[in-house]
Amino acid sequence: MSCTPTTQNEHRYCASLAGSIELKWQSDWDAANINVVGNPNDVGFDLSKPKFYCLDMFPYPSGAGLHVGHPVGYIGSDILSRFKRMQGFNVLHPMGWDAFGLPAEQYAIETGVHPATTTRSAIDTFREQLKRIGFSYDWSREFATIDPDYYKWTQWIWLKAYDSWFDEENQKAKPISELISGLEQETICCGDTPWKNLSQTQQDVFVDSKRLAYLGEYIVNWCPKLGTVLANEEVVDGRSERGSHPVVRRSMRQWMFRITAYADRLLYDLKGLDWPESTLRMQKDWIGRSEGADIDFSLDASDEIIRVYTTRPDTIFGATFMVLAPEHPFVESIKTPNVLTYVEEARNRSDVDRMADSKEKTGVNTGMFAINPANGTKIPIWIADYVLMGYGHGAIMAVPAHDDRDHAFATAHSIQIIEVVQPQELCDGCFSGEGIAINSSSEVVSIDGQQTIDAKETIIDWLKTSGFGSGKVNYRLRDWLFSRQRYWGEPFPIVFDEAGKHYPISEASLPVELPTIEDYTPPVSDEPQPLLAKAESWVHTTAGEAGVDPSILSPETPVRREVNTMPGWAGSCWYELRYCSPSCDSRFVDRDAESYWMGNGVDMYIGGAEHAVRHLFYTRFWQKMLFDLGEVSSNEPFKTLFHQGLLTSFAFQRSDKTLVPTTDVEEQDNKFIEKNTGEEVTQIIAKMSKSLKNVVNPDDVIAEYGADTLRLYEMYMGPLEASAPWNTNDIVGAHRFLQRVWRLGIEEESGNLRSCLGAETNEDVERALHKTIAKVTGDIPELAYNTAIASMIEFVNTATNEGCITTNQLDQFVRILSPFAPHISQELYARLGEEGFVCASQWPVFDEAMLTSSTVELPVQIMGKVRGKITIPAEANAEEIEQSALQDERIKECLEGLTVRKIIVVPGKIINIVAN
RNA sequence: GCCGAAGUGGCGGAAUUGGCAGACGCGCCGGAUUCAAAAUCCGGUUCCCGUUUAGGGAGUAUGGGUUCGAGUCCCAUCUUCGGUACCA
Repeated sequence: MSCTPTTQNEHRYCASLAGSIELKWQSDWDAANINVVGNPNDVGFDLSKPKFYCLDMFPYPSGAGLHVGHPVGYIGSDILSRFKRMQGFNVLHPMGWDAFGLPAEQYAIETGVHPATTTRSAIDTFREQLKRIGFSYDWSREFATIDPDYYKWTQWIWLKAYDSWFDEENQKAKPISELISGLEQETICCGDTPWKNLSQTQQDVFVDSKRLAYLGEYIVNWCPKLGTVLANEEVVDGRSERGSHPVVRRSMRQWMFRITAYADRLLYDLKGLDWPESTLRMQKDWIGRSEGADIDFSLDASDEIIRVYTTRPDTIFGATFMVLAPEHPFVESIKTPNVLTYVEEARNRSDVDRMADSKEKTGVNTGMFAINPANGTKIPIWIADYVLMGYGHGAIMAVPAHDDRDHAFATAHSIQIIEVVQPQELCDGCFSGEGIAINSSSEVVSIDGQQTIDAKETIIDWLKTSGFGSGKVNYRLRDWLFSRQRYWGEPFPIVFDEAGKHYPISEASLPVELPTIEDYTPPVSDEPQPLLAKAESWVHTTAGEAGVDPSILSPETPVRREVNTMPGWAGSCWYELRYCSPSCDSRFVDRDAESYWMGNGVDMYIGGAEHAVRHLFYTRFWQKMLFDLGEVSSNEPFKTLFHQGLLTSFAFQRSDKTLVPTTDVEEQDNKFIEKNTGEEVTQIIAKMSKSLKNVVNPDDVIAEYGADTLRLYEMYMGPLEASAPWNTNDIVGAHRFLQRVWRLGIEEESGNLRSCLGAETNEDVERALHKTIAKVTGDIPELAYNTAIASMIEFVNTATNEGCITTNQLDQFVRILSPFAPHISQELYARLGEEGFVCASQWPVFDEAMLTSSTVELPVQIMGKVRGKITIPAEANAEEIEQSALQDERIKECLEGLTVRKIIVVPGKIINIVAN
């Protein structure tokens, strides 16, 4: 419970006092622009200071407003930012809004209210709530991804990608113009026909096929209910991640990003990043690099060749059949009824079904045979949907003895199994590990007796010399599907002529703004119908009207605008750059500002682990693209990354699993009872969400305790990276601590400074202060805020018990407290007579000598159990310590009748006597 | 299935390179203050045995191991939470 001041303690630190202190200083800070940091070319900007770019993952402002889980990471980054400022850094600490997205559009569908209206009002709510917590953001840099000034440059970057290709040889993106001149000068080859012999159309097709942002015909995840395609990662168990609607696979022409070109660099550059190990692992897995071989199998009845990819070329002698994906091009040529039926079925099977019976391996025998190049054996060719067209070549050599899936398939369809790898140790079931090759020799190649690693090499060498194949590196990563059939996203700056050829909008005509439409209902249809197509007068225009460069297309030409929009990820792929110079209108980011702040990437990036793969991966990709094109100075956007833990909350279920609002539950005798019914309910720990009825609003907490208490409590719950359940009862501990801090300086009766502040320095308090400064100074850069706070509590307890603290001691203490609880610290700082702002003051230094004392107490163990303690001078040597321990009365007693065998002395730590 | 993280009092959690397990907070118990309550302050609080004290024993998911000494290192097992899913 929060306190209410009475006449005796009118000036106690209670919610009302906290509130008035907080609002006063927030407005003073704003008025003084205390958190506005300039840029290198600004007057008065001190370039001699080191820079620190501390960034939060910006939020999607939902209509429900903030809950107490949102600020966890923001408080963490705010403490670090304040600390760095006090240590003399120029700190860039901005905030903005990731504001395009489905919820606002869904709301528009239901109510007809324009998404911009709901989004803007949600942003206002979020901003107000954040400001009330007292964050030190430089709000002058705020922007939202829906601002035309911002998405203009999102479109511009996309056009950059459209106008670039990836030079494999140099592993680097370059402008399309360099590709064309290379082709013209024949330094770059475009296939069998020379460039100059190609028709204009053929040349265009070739160039288009090289663009980093390209139009591709792909099998995509189409969600009829949402009326849009989804990226693979937006599909969970064959259903849409959002809303859980069925997803079907179909072929569509969509804008893609050639992210696979960067697979190697995205993988290799992970090495230099200071990121959580688990996130690095996930990024690696996402790329899924594997080494193996491409092997060409000829067919016994035709001249066709089928290429497969395998990571185990050493098992080629065990390949007893071949499997093609139903979508494999060769399958089209097979017209037998059972194949046609199976392929048709496979196509219609939704991903939901495929997932559901993934254990059962279906397939059909084509009746055709391929020839195993290693031993000339004829092996049957099957078609099965467990082989995916999107990976490798959509065809595999099946080795049932050493691959679980092939084994399951062979068992189900009675296909021969031949063991060709002997395990080092006995094992049961299908063995897919490494071992020694057996049954693997023929006239052309033999690997019997070789270890797997050598056998692979032998086979690859043989493949190369015999022309049957070669070593190959493959990736799990696919190109990034970048089109969505949504309204509330960035429009693509591109138009099509009547023949379907695409033309970019010129930079001068950006942004391509979203048109307003009457009705946001997506056409529910099996045929994809982007919502923007409804804005007919916008869609059908002329090249001149749309802003196509007249030198590539004459202005009167009728054109059709792209009606897809970019996915929600787009705006967050480069926002860290825009913060450097958010109002720059000549460029997406000012060059000097970018190279100063982003020179070696963001110094601390804090956000949830739920973005460990996608957002971070996409942003890294955009950064590398821009880096290659000379637009930015850093190859990686985020040097250091930190994931704050999930704030969970208790929720309560009735026996029928229905949920009870947290507020309707009370605890009685260690049981949880629903107040209205008296029924017992079970407590579960879950994410805070509206549906679980366990949301806690920070506004309520602030009203009851103040923002400083909220900040302190959230940081004190446990390590920042760990999940912990919100427990309203615990907040009072943080509040009491601040009350004691207040009482160190202020008389509760009068509100005056305490008279004892002028007293002499108490040595114990002074030592405790230095120890605390040392601890907090060390903990903040580690983001170990919970232990930093614990040490400050200890200090305040010490000072309170000693009864006295000096002005100077309190002044230093409020400085180290200020990153955590900026308002109360500021108030005390001012009352102590300091001018200006505590957040602009210097971070205190501690005296190393004050951390050690002249005597130490050492525990004495006998056989590993503590039996006594001795107090000795800190500088005592091992010999003296040993003697002192043996002479201790209590130790003597314990050693009676025992023979001392050995004494271990660890100076400053412990003494262990081995005796029996 | 695979990959990753984590299991410490009634609860959230502390514990440098192996060196006094349980810092700090919540809760609980007792006391002060109060007409009373709230708030605040002071003291106690891992469990078991010891009526009190002195003291003793057990104890960091489980079972083993290394070591003078293990929450920490090694092996095996269990549980929970994330991520991923036919990637050949």
